[in-house]
Amino acid sequence: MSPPLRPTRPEPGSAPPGARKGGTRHDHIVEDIRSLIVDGRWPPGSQLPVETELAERYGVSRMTMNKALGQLARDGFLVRRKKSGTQVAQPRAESAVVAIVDIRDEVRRSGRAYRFHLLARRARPGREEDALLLGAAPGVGEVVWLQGLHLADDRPFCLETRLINPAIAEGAKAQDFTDLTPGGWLLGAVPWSVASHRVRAVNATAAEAKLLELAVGEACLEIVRRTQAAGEWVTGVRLLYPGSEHQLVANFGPEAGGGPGRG
Amino acid sequence: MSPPLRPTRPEPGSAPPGARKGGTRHDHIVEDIRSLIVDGRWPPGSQLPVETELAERYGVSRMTMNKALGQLARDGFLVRRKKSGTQVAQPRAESAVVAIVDIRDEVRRSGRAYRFHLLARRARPGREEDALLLGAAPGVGEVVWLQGLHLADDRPFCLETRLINPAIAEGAKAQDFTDLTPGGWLLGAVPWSVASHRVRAVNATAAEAKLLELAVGEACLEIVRRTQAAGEWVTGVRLLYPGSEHQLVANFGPEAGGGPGRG
DNA sequence: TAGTGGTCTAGACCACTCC
DNA sequence: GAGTGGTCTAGACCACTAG
Repeated sequence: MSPPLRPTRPEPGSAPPGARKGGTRHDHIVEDIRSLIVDGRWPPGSQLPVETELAERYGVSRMTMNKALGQLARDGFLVRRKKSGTQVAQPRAESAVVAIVDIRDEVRRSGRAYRFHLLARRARPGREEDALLLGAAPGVGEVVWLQGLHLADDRPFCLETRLINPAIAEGAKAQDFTDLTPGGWLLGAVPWSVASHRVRAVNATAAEAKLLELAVGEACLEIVRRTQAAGEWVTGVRLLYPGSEHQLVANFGPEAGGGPGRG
Repeated sequence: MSPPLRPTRPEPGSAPPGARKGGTRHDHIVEDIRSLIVDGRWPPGSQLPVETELAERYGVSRMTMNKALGQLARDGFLVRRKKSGTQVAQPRAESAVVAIVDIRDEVRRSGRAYRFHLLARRARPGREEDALLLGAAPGVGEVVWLQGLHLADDRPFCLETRLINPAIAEGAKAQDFTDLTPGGWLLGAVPWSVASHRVRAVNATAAEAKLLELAVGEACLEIVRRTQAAGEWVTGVRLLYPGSEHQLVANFGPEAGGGPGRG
């Protein structure tokens, strides 16, 4: 049942109106159409019937059909244009998104015991060089600088270097971070925030290698996160993972911004 | 106008029914509520009015309000539970997503000239070691192996090593890949596919360093992508970027799967 | 200019869950 | 048991755009 290269009006899969099991109607429609596309029965460029006709075939209202098609379009499976209608999208497998997850969660999910060990902490005036971590000058006033090690089964897992704005995050100077990581503590200490992330590969310096128990120069994954709340910088953090230890993974994503797994 | 720690019923921002400029109604509502949350006027844990009341205040139907609140919940700003209602979520700034983008697009967006240079190509039987790239044994039969360099302004930008399943991707043996990259060619050659991605940091080997014009051992970002279509492996590719050259970036994301930037 | 998707509405029923 | 969000409908108008 392979359609021609650019067929008009492919048939939907079996879609008996009331014979579905769980979930919502538009979810079932999304699943049905997605499988038609991924299985190759609806090749890229195929023209779909108009909303009203699909709604009739699936036995739903046009709004429900619209919701399903809209989601498939957001997920990158369909391209919708007024007047010309809906087509199966050209795949864009070259792009994807990978998730940066919470360190504690990650360690625990791997079945190992998590611990954070604070190495040093200082309250000091902001410096020029702090801009490397914050992306902008820290401004006048004091900053809290700290460094600590995330451990998995008491082996080094990630080296954290962090600056905190004590004007926003009260109590950073007093917190001892034995039970709570700086990141976890900040989540509860500041109301809401936006963050930017950067991922690079770097060679471990001598000092970093010693702390992470690596050879000098070994490749590490570096994640720098800068967090702002209400227009003010809140924290800047650099996470350094041994390259052999850590990896970011993404399972599928037709386009950046959310794959069919629906986030 | 800072609400107490756990206020009940915060007031929505100014929301004159017809005084908006562009975009849809639910988009405006989403924007309005998001700014209330990000600005800290609605702190985490705040209880929102029920849908019907919010709909009335914004002058829209309940379905429109539901769409807006649903989107905010998907984006991680709100938590919705039946009976207990809608609350401002606790921020989870520790997680985010970063985008892997098409190499050609990336080079061009940086204002440099893009070129692909095919270094070698062989058609040969599948081997045990191919499983490293494919994640599974290639099975019986021939595979197409190739290696090439992505260039930005004729400087090495990324080293690509790839296996292609010729049974699925017909013509891989004939294609010369001078104008078209293997990835770009495959996008048009196979109907639809799913891919998994893995990002690591590795030290450049002597051979890799020479090709990328790096010092031996320099840290590189490695992206491995495995692509399947209709249950069969299509291609496995390893992309090696000099760590100094490349970085993945993400601007914000309260939760994995799509930030407020909406993909 | 006609066809298509995009959005909105008013009302309805249902499922879940806290009390 | 009652309150809340989740979903669906039938109909309507609008905006965009290909022909």
